[in-house]
Amino acid sequence: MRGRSLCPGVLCGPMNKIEPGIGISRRYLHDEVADRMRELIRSGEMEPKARINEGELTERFGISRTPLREAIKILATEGLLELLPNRGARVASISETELEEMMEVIAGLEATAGDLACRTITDGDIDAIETDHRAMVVAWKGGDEAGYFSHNRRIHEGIMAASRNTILSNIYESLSGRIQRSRYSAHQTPDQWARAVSEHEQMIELLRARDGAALATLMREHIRGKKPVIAANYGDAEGV
Amino acid sequence: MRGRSLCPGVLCGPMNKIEPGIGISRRYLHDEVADRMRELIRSGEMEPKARINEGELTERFGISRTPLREAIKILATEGLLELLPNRGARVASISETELEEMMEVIAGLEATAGDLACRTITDGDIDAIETDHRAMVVAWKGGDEAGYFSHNRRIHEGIMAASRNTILSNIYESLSGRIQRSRYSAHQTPDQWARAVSEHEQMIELLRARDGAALATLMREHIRGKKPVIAANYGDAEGV
DNA sequence: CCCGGTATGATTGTATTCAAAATTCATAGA
DNA sequence: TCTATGAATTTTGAATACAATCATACCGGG
Repeated sequence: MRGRSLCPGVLCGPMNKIEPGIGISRRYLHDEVADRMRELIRSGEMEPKARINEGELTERFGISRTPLREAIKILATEGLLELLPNRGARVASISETELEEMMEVIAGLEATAGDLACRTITDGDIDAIETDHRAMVVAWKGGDEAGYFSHNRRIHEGIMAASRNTILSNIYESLSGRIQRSRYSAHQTPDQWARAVSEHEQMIELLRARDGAALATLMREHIRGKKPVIAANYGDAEGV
Repeated sequence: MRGRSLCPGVLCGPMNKIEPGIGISRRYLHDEVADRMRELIRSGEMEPKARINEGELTERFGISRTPLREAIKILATEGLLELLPNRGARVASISETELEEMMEVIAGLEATAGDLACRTITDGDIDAIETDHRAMVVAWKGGDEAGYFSHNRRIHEGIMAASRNTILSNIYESLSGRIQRSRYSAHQTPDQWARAVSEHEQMIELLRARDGAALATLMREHIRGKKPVIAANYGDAEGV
């Protein structure tokens, strides 16, 4: 599911209009536009600091300025765009300190997820996480970086999902969406990796023990440990 | 006065920072409208489930539909409004389970704040918190409920501020803004109160010890302990 | 009397228009 | 040649116009 607004209640709705070929899409135009713009930003097609040209985008999307501008306001509220009075908007850039702040918040959200997950997670869920962990180790040893990131991500998302807290998940998704490019493409040194693997194993143990408080503390430290890695990568990837 | 738009959604980029020199605050109309609508919602003038009538509000604010609709999209992204396809919007109502989820997230955010605060908080800051704590106890003993809530709130906000993490603070502000009416008007039983006071004192101790991990755990439990109180009050205050 | 169908008005979603601010480009002056 | 000034063009912020959808009232039938 894509990054959507965090409001639990807002949904994009019951779609009831039948369109000729396919499905029933009763989405808002501005929502569709917001999704496409998020994708453009995430993919890097629209780079940080890049100005938004309304005329260009309306032509590209084949819509008028009204829904586009509504989408811009939404993305600005989400933090993906910055509004420049009388000069439109631009893709938000993240400063070093903002990135660090975001990492701490993400660490806190994951800690919360771990704590909550211990309440309702099933042994089967934990097994699935452990399976991903093993696959992650295999991928790393085999030099399969894409596989490594994929499994690592699944582990964290699995714990987040196990928290069974949609508000938490939405905030997490939105926040991590802003740094995803950095987060899942960072290179780790062997000892950073060894530490991460060890922490993952402790996480699984604490999940099995259903020790929420300890897991929360561990997860905070775990994410915190990744901070320097991501920060270093960020400098390379995004520049300033 | 809460003149800022908070982006709760997640994130908050400074939406509308006006830095250049003088205080020429040339705000967006939609921002101004969003602020006024937030106030209407918070004050209860617009109650949960109440439909938004664009015509009525455009007349009330003396603006056209365009900026109003942009403001509506913003508030929907923040979770304060729900969008109803082809039927406009209404003030969001919070279900019991949503309230519980939000309390857990808030607990996590406050735990994170406590953890971070231990890094940079000064003895003077801690003294200020302790002063508020004592004043809170006095207010409670004197039956001054408003004073009690005011000081309690200042304690929590003081720790949040001491985290020196604006992203964390913005998310916290936005989320707690959605339940404020419930949170700071709840009645506690004597033993609930005794526990809260005791926890506050432990919090101050842990702050002085700069023990972030322990403080995080305690704060999570502290907020969690307030959950039933707030939940009970919510049922009374908001109905369903 | 109650129920379902239809028509009318109201409200929303989107497009277009208007005016002000900003950017661009060329030119004049040092 | 370089800088600074200013008009023309572009782009934005807001208002208005148009079309589709929804809600309600009315009417006829059972």
